[in-house]
Amino acid sequence: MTDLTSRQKIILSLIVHEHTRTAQPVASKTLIEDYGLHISSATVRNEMNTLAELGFIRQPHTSAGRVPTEEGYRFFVSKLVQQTALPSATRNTITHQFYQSRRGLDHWLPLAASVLANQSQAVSLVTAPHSEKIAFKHIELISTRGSQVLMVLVLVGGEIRQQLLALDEVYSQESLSQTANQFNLNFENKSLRQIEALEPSTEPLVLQILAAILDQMHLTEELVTGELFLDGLSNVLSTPEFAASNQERSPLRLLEERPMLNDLLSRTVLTEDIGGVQVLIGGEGTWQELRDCSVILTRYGIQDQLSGMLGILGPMRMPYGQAISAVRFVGDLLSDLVTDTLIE
Amino acid sequence: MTDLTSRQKIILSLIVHEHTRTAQPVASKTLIEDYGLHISSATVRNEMNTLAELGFIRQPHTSAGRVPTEEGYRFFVSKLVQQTALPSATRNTITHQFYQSRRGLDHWLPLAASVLANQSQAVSLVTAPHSEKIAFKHIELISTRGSQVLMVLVLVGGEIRQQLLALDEVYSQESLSQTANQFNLNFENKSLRQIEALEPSTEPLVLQILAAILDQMHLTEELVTGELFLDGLSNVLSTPEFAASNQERSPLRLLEERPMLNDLLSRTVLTEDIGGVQVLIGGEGTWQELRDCSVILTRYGIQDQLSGMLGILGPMRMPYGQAISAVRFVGDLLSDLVTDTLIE
DNA sequence: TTTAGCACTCTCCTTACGAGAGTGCTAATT
DNA sequence: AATTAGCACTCTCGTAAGGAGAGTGCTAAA
Repeated sequence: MTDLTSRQKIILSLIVHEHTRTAQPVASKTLIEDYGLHISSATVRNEMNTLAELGFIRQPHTSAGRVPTEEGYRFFVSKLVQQTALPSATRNTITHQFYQSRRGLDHWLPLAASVLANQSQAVSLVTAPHSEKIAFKHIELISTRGSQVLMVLVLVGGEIRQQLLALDEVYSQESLSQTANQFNLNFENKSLRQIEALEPSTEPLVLQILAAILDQMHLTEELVTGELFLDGLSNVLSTPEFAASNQERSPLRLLEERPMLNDLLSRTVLTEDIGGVQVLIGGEGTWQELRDCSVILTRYGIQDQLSGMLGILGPMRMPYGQAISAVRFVGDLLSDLVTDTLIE
Repeated sequence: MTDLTSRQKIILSLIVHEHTRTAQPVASKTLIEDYGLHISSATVRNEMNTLAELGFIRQPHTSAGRVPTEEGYRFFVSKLVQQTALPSATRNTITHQFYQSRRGLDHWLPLAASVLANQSQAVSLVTAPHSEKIAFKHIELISTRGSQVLMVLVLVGGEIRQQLLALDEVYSQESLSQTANQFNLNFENKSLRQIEALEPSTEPLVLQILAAILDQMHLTEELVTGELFLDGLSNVLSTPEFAASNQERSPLRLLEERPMLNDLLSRTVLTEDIGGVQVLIGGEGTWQELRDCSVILTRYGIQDQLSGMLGILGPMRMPYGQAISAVRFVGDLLSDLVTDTLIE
């Protein structure tokens, strides 16, 4: 069905390339002149007709040049795109930025977003890594004012949750520390289910802390992703794909409304293994907001343990080769960093 | 110099109001018809001439209606704007949203951004509270893998910093806890300067931890603001003030590039006391990116101890009354919450 | 199968023109 | 002195018409 001759593939690739560059319909003459094809424009037009019948390109109007269709981009991405690896100088610069200051995720995640945005000239998104299984690692109780206590909960994988508790009475820092230590001894590496199954203590302080721990662990479990980092918004402001559509249907709403974003991520990249890059073109009939956009996503982290997600969102007319390479590169980089600094 | 008659003030207010509503030049006839002025259009035009001479309004072209100038908005905001308090039902709903789940800042700050964006139909920004003086509150050392240790540092005010340390050798969790306790006993409430002045220990573990603590405290001290939360970006995508300008000059760049934002905040709201609302109209000659925009900012928190900042960024043509009220209201709300949950 | 040649179509730019909105000015009125 | 009715004037905006140019589709020849 989709058996294109190699010449047809070349022509489709060139149309995609040229249209990405100029945002204009591509004429047959442009192809042979600018890309040095040794065939005539009439031949190109004949091939274009075939491609149009297959649904890969279309004419905005009679006697206009050709524009790739959604299907055309899909075919291009799945069969024709050449991953134009980032120049090694660029790769070195980026790697260096990540490794020069081993400050940790709070530094790396915004940096990853910034790098992706710059490389792709689109909007980038990066989520903090999130554990597959929620398990207790460490707790700390810090007396603050009166009966108010700051609880800092560290989970296996390194997620940190904090909560301010208003306890029923004033406890000394000493007894708080003692209680925390009990929890640390008994709960280390225990999963949420295991903790829930334990015989509850009768001591009021322990009970209150336990409730808070379970509460936080439940909250964390329900999270689809960790914290979200965006960058490159100003890259797409002027593109018609983002601005023109009415506010209700803006692709950016997908990034601002967490339920929408969670839905998108759950149904795409979260079903994939780590390392695979997924390309979503034109909303795939499911997301109206993405009608004129494409999303490139990947998962990073450690399979079955800890993973976050990153990618870019841009107009459908996008340099896919570069963009896919950039996403893959930054994803691998973050996977390495997460592996090095895993808290287990 | 700027002594307007009360009728001139009314006319200016009406022009601002009508232009905010329609985004069109305002005709003299529109004013008397839609707002029921009991004077003739010719009189209104005479007054308009006076206002134009004072530089408060201008004509896009001869024989067109009038549009407020930057100066006009400035006068309007400083002398004429009426704070249209949020309807009490809205206030209750919002307050309820904040108080119903006392989850803490990680919940309140995005909520504040969301509320501001909805109320103003502009972009909102909220920064996490940041201490005026950096002081040690509590430290925790958690053994993870091999010689890797997770340090969790809590500062007075409640800021939490984490860092993964690669120590020179493997220490047991016991000795780590012991060391942490030493720090907690000796350093509580000590400022960065006080800690730096202390006689250094000779024990290698203590030295390494101390270096990390000082490092994190220095990093925190250099921070102008805490973490940044944005919302409402899709509100402004379609407005010409944001989209039309070229990418380099987009007002959104000010929000994406931290140095720019820090500069803006340092030179405006950070010089003010908590509670005051500052309105920046048209970049005030300093920020080219804001040529067609206005920014409304306030500081929240506890004077001289802990403060963050919040506000909105929208087109210059903006319902100032509502926007200022919303910013003030949410600011006060966050101030109360921060006061209630202060870690001291 | 490829290609030269050419008529045809559609966009886009320019010009022209009229309707309509809104003003500025003058002279009359309060 | 302040206000207003009246009216000519100016500028925008929408529509229509015409022409240039880009690009195609098709046919017939190579």
